[in-house]
Amino acid sequence: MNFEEKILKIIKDNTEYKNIILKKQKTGGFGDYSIILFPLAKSSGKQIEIISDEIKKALNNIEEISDYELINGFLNISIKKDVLNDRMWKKAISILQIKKEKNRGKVIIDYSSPNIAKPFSIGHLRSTIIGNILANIYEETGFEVLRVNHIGDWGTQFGKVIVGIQKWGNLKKIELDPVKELLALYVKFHEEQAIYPELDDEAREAFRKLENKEKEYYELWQYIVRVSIENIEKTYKRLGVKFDRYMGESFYEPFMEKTMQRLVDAELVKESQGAWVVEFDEKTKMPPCLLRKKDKASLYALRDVTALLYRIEELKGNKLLYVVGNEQKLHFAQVFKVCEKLNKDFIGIMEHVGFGLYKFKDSKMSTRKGNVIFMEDVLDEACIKVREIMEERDFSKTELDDISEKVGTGAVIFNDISSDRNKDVDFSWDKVLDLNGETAPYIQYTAVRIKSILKKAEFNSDNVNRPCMDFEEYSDTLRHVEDFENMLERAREKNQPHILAGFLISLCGYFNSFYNKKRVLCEEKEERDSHVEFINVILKYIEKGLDILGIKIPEKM
RNA sequence: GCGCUCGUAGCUCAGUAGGAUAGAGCAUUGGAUUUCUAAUCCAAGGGUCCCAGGUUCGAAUCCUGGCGGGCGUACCA
Repeated sequence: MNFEEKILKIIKDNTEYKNIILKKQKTGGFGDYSIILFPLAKSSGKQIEIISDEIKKALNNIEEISDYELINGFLNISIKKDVLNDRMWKKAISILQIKKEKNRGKVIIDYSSPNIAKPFSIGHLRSTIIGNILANIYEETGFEVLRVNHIGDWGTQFGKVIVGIQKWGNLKKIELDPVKELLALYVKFHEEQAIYPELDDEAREAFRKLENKEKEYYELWQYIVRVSIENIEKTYKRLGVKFDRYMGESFYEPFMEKTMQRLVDAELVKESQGAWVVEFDEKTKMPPCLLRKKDKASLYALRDVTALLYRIEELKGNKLLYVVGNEQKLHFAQVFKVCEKLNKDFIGIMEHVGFGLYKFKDSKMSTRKGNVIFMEDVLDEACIKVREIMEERDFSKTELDDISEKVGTGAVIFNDISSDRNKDVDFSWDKVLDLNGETAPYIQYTAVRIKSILKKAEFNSDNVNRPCMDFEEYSDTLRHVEDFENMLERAREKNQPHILAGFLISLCGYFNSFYNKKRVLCEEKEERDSHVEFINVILKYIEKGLDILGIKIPEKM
């Protein structure tokens, strides 16, 4: 039984008040806990002062309590400093040491999911980053996680790409930069098609041959997919993004017919205006879900239903997350509803984790018609700008490489997840590359600073220990850090990485205040050892947090 | 039209289950370095929490109705 439960139980057993609201205080000034007395006054009809006295009397023999204070209808309770510190340190250190068991079920997270025949653009950045961080958070909070990349590797557009390669392509060029080269061929195809409409038939024919697995076509397709993935993975690596499996649309293709049959057998499918659809109750206010076009070609809803069933039935996912933009909210609501109609047990398993769009204000990166912003270019641009700033300082070439890469990518990642994912993000270079304030560089700088002090102190930072002394200056940090598990659990429940981002910013703020107030490596040995252990604990939390965010710490800054 | 979503300081955003004086960063102004990295810290100014009702002892937070922005709304994904 922890302290909160103990207080609640004693009050319950010894007074008439059964529904107590006990709040843990986050910052100092109003005690460590407070009980809100208004509701008790209301239900009992007694005066607040009297209730307060009754509660105090009941709690009289809890020796950990050092003080009571009745202000504005709140009974604030203070705990003895040493008891509080013991508890907070114990918690703070155990969080760093205990390895969580993965026994909370299997989560399958679908994120990034680029279309190979289309550019890997900035539009995929949010899904990639948010999905990866959520996967890390689920792992950290005790879930088994399967990270899947549902790549767009099938469909008529591949017929166009193949025709493009056959007519104008150069495999060497494609291998060097598949993303841009394939796009160029795709664009070229459309330009030529405007002049020679018969190209369309050629593309259709090419895709038909691909479907029939004709050797030449199938091998070319395999090649395109392979080099594209290899290229995209370079970007993933820079962002600290990982996947367990690439399962694209082509993977699910063989199962589509079976899915359709199941839906028909369950009497869910209707023919409407020539198309095959699933209709919903009037009260859902959802338009029907289209599965097949009138020409019988499948639509992406059918592909997503197929993939969903596979993830639950074959991959045994207990929870499925789809990290896809908010503009597809309706689509997923429909797909989920179709699956729920098929099997009621599926209700509540699937969740669409949406996010807002990027909005561009800078003219440089603005999306003019047909002007694609590649993900790779965004990262490069960020790294170049960081390098420009760093070049004024005294760093070696290798240090510059290290700093600009880590700070540049860190800045892009942090810009993406520093606020509520549902909101649109203003993408402005001024903001992304601001090195001050609530930014990734601020966090990285703080970590580097701590490391530098630890190095100077010749401190072996592999282990964490409780400092031998307690200082008042530690308490805000401790209180904050003690909440790490709660914070992460909240971030997981809401699928909100910005909760972790905010946690790290505050943590760094506490350290930097401390740094400016007290000298870490002071004369007095015991105090010095204490401070060193203290900042080492902070560093461990920053490292843990940045690791989840996929942000790396440079050697120097 | 209907559905979803957002609206908090000049700008960008936090605000945990409805609780005390609504908080940060940027920008502005002033201050801190013979000292562990000033990419830091301390301080000041700056608010009809879009508007109007309602529920409540108590509302930025919940409900209803407006207003404004974004997205979606049958054969693209």
